[in-house]
Amino acid sequence: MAAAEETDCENVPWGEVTPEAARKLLVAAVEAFAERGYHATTTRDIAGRAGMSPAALYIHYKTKEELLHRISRIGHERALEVLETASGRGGTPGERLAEAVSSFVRWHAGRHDTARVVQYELDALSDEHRAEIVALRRRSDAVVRGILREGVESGEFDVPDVPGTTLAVLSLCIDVARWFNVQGRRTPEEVGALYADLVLRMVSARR
Amino acid sequence: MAAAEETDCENVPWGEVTPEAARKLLVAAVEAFAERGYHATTTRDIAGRAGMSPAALYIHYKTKEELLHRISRIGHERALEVLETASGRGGTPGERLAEAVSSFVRWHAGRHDTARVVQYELDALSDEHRAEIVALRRRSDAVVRGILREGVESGEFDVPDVPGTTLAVLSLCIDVARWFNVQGRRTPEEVGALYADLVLRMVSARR
DNA sequence: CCCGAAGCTGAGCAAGCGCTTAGGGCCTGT
DNA sequence: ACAGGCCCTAAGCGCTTGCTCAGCTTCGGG
Repeated sequence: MAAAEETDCENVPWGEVTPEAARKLLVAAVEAFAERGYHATTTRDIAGRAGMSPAALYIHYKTKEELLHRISRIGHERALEVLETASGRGGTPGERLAEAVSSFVRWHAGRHDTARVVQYELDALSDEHRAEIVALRRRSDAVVRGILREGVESGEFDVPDVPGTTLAVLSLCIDVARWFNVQGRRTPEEVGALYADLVLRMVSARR
Repeated sequence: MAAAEETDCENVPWGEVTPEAARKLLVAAVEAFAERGYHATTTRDIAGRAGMSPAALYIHYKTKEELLHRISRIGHERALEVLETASGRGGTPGERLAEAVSSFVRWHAGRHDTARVVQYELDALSDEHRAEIVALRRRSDAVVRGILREGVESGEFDVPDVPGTTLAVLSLCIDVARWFNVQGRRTPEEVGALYADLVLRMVSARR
């Protein structure tokens, strides 16, 4: 009984944001930022989508920029978590890379509204907030670079330029958030599988 | 003598924009839009960068959105021109794909300020203007898809999903505009060569 | 039964926005 | 010499923006 009233922090999107009014505002902001962009979205629009008055926003968030920062930080943490979990599941470097790419892409496609805000609105953050986010992004980079390096050492991969290829792989995955459309023909799972195959071809040593 | 006073439309960036004041304003707008984004840029900022008063903008452009449209249209035309020229140079599908990718990437890296505006500010256009631009983008898509199809037919490529791979190749190239940095270690030429190699690996049939 | 904290709203402020207008130099054709 | 068009500026209009604040309601603890 009591458990049913609690928010399921693990499975519900943005479950970690409380109280409920703060979460409703944040979800509304993600929607609006993804649709129009941060600078084109007004605080009145966000409050309106959440069914509240403009003033309500400032009870839960100090500024509009703090809202973006909360979204960006939680989003980056989730994306990084997805990537690290996938890369830690064991197997050959090839298997780990395929798992990492397909799940990272699934996240960017399935949660493309969040991903769009997270990946394309970094410039709107304050200097300190942006620095914090950039640190998280470096960890994503390290995960992919690590897998590539291991594959090269074992001879399974042939990658002349590991940092450059890391950049390309992450860039490919991230840009899914830009073009992915729910009305489109592909499901997040299909795009994930396609991209995992393409990336494996990019790095595999010729037989 | 007379020729020296004319603007070199072929070789100078934005040479086709006249008179000079209109070009100066447009160049300033590209700078500002690339740096801060369309919505975060004010008409006063654009005019200031061009060394003119805010009102001067409205002698040459009806609205701020028309300025973005001019930039977007010319930019897309130039990018498409680069892609079509490269793909038309002849050779095997592999050679044409390598040429297309490396020159398209060189454009996105070398002119990354323009490319950033062109690729990431589409949402700010009016419906009619956006429709015009989308038509140009479909032609880019057709160029890459055509090369892939030819390579598959000749047996040089092994591409199970031609539309999906076309999307991935273009996405990879376009996203260069987001991350490329002049202060970074790589030149546009280096990134172009790296990406051409990666894309060839993605589509080539195993020997 | 009352008290204070917490959550929310209606009204509105100061600042900045896109854009307009009146007016003045300057170049060109007659 | 001078009329007429072209560029440009100073000033500012009407509106929207992010954000604030006084006051109302709700609710758990003593």
